[in-house]
Amino acid sequence: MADAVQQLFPEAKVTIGPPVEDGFYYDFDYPNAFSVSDLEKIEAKMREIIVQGAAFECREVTRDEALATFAKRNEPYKIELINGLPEGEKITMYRHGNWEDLCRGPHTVKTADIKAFKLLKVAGAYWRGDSKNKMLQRIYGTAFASQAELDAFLQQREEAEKRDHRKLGKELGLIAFHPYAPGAAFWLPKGAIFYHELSEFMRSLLLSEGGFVEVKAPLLFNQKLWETSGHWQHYADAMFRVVSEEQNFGLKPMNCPGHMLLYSMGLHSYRDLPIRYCEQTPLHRNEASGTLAGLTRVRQFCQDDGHIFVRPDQIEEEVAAALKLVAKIYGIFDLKYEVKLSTRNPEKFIGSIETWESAEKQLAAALERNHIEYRLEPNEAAFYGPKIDFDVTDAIGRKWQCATIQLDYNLPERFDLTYIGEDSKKHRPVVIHRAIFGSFERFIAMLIEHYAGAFPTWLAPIQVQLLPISDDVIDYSQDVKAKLMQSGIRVAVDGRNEKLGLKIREAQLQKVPYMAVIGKKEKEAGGLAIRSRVKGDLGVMNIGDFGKLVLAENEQKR
RNA sequence: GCCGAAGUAGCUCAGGGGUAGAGCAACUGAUUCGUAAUCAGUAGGUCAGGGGUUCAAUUCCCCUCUUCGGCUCCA
Repeated sequence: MADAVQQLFPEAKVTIGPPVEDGFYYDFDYPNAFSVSDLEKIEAKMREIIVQGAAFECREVTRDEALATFAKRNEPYKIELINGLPEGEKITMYRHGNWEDLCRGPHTVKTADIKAFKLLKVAGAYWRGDSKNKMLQRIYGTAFASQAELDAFLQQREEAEKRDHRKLGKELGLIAFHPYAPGAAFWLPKGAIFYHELSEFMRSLLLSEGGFVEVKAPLLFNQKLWETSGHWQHYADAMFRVVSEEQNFGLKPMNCPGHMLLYSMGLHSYRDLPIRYCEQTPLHRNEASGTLAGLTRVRQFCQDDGHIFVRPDQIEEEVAAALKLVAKIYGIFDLKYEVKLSTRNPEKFIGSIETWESAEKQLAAALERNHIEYRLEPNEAAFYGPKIDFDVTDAIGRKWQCATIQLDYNLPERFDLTYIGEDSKKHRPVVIHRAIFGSFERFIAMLIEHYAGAFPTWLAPIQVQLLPISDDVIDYSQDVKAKLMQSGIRVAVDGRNEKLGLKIREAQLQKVPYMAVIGKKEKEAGGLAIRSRVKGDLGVMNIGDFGKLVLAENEQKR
């Protein structure tokens, strides 16, 4: 591709072009952005090159040879790359026809081996991934061993786009956005039901089995709190600030500092630990405008947040319990995830290196003892401590952090938190930050895409849609609705003067789990003709039996 | 925030320097119907907002806002 680009746009400077998960990209320094029609020209040129069928030849060169080659071609980025290679590293060049590139390889044997490819999109990307550097033009593409495989890939992408939570969220009447509130969702009546079900599910679980107590801290805090926690120094720009009577306040971007204050306001015995606070209140982060995306990256959100204050000897057990809870909850939704252990960023941390290393070791140990596969992510920790993150992949293949478990020795220090030990002296607790869903907003986005909008009964905004066939059974339908509602089922009547086929079609498109057709026969028999979203016509059932069936699914989270 | 693309009726989209169109939805009427779309009629728009060029701008240019795809960031 780079060969084709330079043939068509001789001014374009080559930089790097690695393979990625679904294909490849190449970054060019070129004064203008490439347009869609440029991509077509580049593709055409690439086909010409492929048809020529030149072999890819690899040769090893010395550092000086490599430098001289790219100096002659006036390719400063390649020279910078070569100079950045460690001493003694093998330098290889790949040639096809008259064009040669610095590359680690390997390549296919010859250009003609490339059977099917497509350039997908252009985007800006910073040189060496640093926003202080120049912005380059990146071209993304993909390639397959056959046209059929490429077609299948493109087809699959189209299918995936249909599950996009932004599209389904609108179609199913769950969420809306308005330009007056960028990055903050409106939860429409149906979306609010979904949200509330999840929220209640988590609350009751944490309060019953989880050993948590629920608290509600203020949303707005004096700047002094954020200075104490360290957030002001690290994230002042990303906080929404409010001035009142010459005092600076900040809307809370997270719950931990509030919970630290709450803990610090009382006296705690070693016998009381662990103390587990949970809270679901709104958080605000002033995310950069260009990063906002549907429900996955928002400015206002709410976490199923929790902070556990423990003695050092209780860390392992509490982390293990959190790991088990994540596995249990994600199992209920059948959601797949990847686990990462993020360790200290030498350029962004508070506290001593010793405590960091100890914290990192304890998290790794907890993962290993629970036989959880994970990937190490150096430098990715929060500034106050290392963390275990759980990434979920969205419909179009992007990964989003959802659950998180973070170990923190630093905030207890900064807030001078203590508990009274057996020796009646003051000791420092450790804090475990943890969220299972992460943010409700993002988790719901993942669920919408995971289920493609066809939610299990317990989450479906409307669980049963009653479909009266004619006006003379509407009264009976209302009676049925009242009965089902009384038993706690979310039920609606489609009383419009429309044909049954249309009502069924619309209920299906809205992905309502159960439809109940009501005509004269049902009215006389006192029953319902049940139709399942998935299985179709289930025949006539009596109201009580059907109600039990739905309630059982509610109970079993199905 | 940076690079790029986009914004036309509630929704999905067409159009294009001479004052805007379809389908669905809505409304009205007819139809009372048995497992994925009944028929007819009516109404609906500062063409995202602001400025400029022009006799004339929704169309061309500039700015702003929002959204989308990436990049950076993500407590």
